[in-house]
This record gives sequence, C-alpha cells and structure tokens, in this order.
Amino acid sequence: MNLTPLVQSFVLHFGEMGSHWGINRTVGQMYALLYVSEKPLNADEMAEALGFSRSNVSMGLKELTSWRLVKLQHLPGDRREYYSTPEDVWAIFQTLAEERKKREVDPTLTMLRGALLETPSNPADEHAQARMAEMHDLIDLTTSWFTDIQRLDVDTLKTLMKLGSQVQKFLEFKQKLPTFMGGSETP
Amino acid sequence: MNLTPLVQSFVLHFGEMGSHWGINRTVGQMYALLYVSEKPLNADEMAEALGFSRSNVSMGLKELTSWRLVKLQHLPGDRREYYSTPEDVWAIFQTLAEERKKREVDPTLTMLRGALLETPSNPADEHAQARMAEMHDLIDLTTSWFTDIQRLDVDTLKTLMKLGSQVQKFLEFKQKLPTFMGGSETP
DNA sequence: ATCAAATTTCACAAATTACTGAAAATTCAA
DNA sequence: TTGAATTTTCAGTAATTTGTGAAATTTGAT
Repeated sequence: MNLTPLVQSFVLHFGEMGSHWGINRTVGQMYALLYVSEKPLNADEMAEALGFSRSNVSMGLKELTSWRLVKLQHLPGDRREYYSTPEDVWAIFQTLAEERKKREVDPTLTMLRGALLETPSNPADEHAQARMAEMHDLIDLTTSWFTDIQRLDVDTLKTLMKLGSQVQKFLEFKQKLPTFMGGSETP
Repeated sequence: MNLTPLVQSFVLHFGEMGSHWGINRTVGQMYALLYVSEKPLNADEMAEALGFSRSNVSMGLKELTSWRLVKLQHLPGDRREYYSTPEDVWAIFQTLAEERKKREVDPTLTMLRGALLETPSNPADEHAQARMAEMHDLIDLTTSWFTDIQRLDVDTLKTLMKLGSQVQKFLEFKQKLPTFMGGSETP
C-alpha cells in the first residue's frame, strides 16, 4: 500500500506530535494511519505502508489496544487480525480523557491523599501540606466534573460548549429573580 | 538543605509523573520542590536539595520558565536569582492549559486546516479528509470553549464545576417554559 | 574598567527508550 | 494431530534523550 501525500503528511505530523505527548513516534503514526483509513488494516499492511518492522507494529498495536484506541476485527475467510479506530470522534476523545485520567491523574490524587494524612512535624511540612491540599482540591474538582459531564449526550455537550462563557448568565439565575428568565438571547 | 520525607515523596512522585507527561524527570522534581517550598530558592539550593548538577538545574529552570511555571525574583542584598511558583493554583492550571494548547493543539489545528484546503484526487483522500474534518471540528470546538471559559472568574468556574451534569437542566430552559424556573434544587 | 560571583552553554558520557530480526508461541485449517 | 500461517516475545543494537563538568559568558559591586 502506498500513502497519498495528504495521508502521508497527516501521519508524519501525528508522529511528531506523539513525542510532544507521551506517545512514541511510530505509535502515533500507526494510530494516524488507522484513523484515516477507509478500511481496517492488518499488521503487515501497516508495516509496509509505514516502513516499520512487523514486530514494531505488533508492539505499537499492543500499546494502542491498552489505550482502547483501536478495535480488532476479523474479515471472513482471512485469519489475519484487522485493526481500525472507532468512528465516533467524541467517543475517541472520551476514551483518551478517561485513560489519561487513569494513568496520569489518579495516581497523583492517591499520592496527595496519602501525604495529607500524615501529621506535619515542622513548619516546612505544614506549608507543603497546605500546598498539596490546594493541588488536591483543584485536581479533584476538575476530574470529578469531567467524569460527571461525560454522562451528558454529545448534543448537550456541544450546546454547552457553544454557549461558552455565557453559561455565567444561566448560573446567575440561581441567585437572582425568576422574572429575568424570558429574554434568552443566544448567539 | 535537607528534604523532609513528606516533601521527598512528593518530589519523587512528580519526577515519575513528569515522564508519563512530556516533561523530564529532573524538571518535574524541580517544579515540585519549588511548588511546596516556603520561600523562593536559588539554583544552588535546588541543586543541593535534589542532588543534581548546577548546570542541570540551570537547564531545568530554563524549561520551566518557557512554560511560564516559575517566577524569578531577587532578594535584597543578594545577587543570586531566586525562583518560586505562582501562588494561585487556578492560575497555574490555566497557564499549563494555555501552554499545552499552544504547543500540542494549535500546530495540529493548523496542519488539519491546511490538509482540508487540498482538493482530494481519489476516494482514499476524500475519506481521509472527511475524517480530518471531524477531528478538526472537535478540537476546534473544544479549544475555543476552553479559551472562552477562561474569562470566567474562579468562583463562577467552581460553581459550574460543582453543578456538573446538572447544567443540563439549566440548558433546557433555553427551549422550555419560563414557569419551571422557580424550584432550583442544588446539591 | 576590573574582577569575582553567578549563570549559561556545550561537548561528551551515561542512561534510557525505540526498533529490529530471529526465535518462540499461538492459532486454525485440514 | 500436524504444520503452515500469523502473532508475540525478547535479546541485542541503534537512536535519542538526559545529565555532567569544564569553559565561556554575563552580571554587578567596587
């Protein structure tokens, strides 16, 4: 399989971006290739298209699988395993957010909670704990909110996002008079 | 300077986490040390406390500065440069989000916009472009929303977050009758 | 201007991470 | 079962990233 220039540049960009992220270059490229592919690909096709060794592709797919970013499927009359990415970009985004939370945020929250249980034995520790508490509360609030908001269906989420900072007006209702309600001026 | 066990474990954890992120271990440790420190530290103090070479600390501080995560200041009667982190954790979070957006998201948006301007010359490119458009729109909406919401003051943001998925009820007002308004049951 | 203190730069060494090819393990059709 | 097709593992090498010490540069007090 030969990549078109358009796909080529997308794939290469994702590779570079991968390293700015925590993911390695070749894994980024593999994901990008699957993401834009019309049909599921098997490992040999990927190795050929990207110029990687077969074993590297195997490792990469294992990694992508652990992130729940690829789907495995079989084609009738073909023993080989075919991979693709989920269709729904919002679902992909959600998966990514969940995995990152699990890997990068939750361990920190756990560590902070542990540290906050200790009894500070000197002023330095006391100050450190106060700082850790601030960090804990921020992370806790942010991630709880994220988890909570994932329950919303995509359309509601889109509406909320398009509303942007105008949410403020809606929130003000909680404190203010019911009579204001009528005139809803949305962009 | 000798680190207490509490601070030590916080610093080490941040170092490990740093690598799961895009940041390197020693830079993570430096940030953590400054974050919990009662007073600003100079590079020598940091090198001594963490057991790094002076030059490594210099590089790390350069990196942290480029992320706008540390403040530089001078103490009266002391030539050396003292570093600290901003106090306000919400401001820190915001800075981090802005920098990550700038480095990791904006270049991708630019690449996608470029790719979407091309005229597809075959079915594969056509499909690839459709996928890229989906990705573009998701990222664009999400980051625009993020930028927009940063205008809100912290208290409003906290209120919004604590509300969580209950925002939905507020959003429904846009479509529904004014009479519902009155009974606001918040947790 | 001079000089010592402080900081930065940079070439190299050390450590880590990524990638490969060969071998081992697994899968499934016959 | 057997054995060919396919996938995975893994030891070793290649490539990259990280960290250091020495040298160069900058800074500011005198």
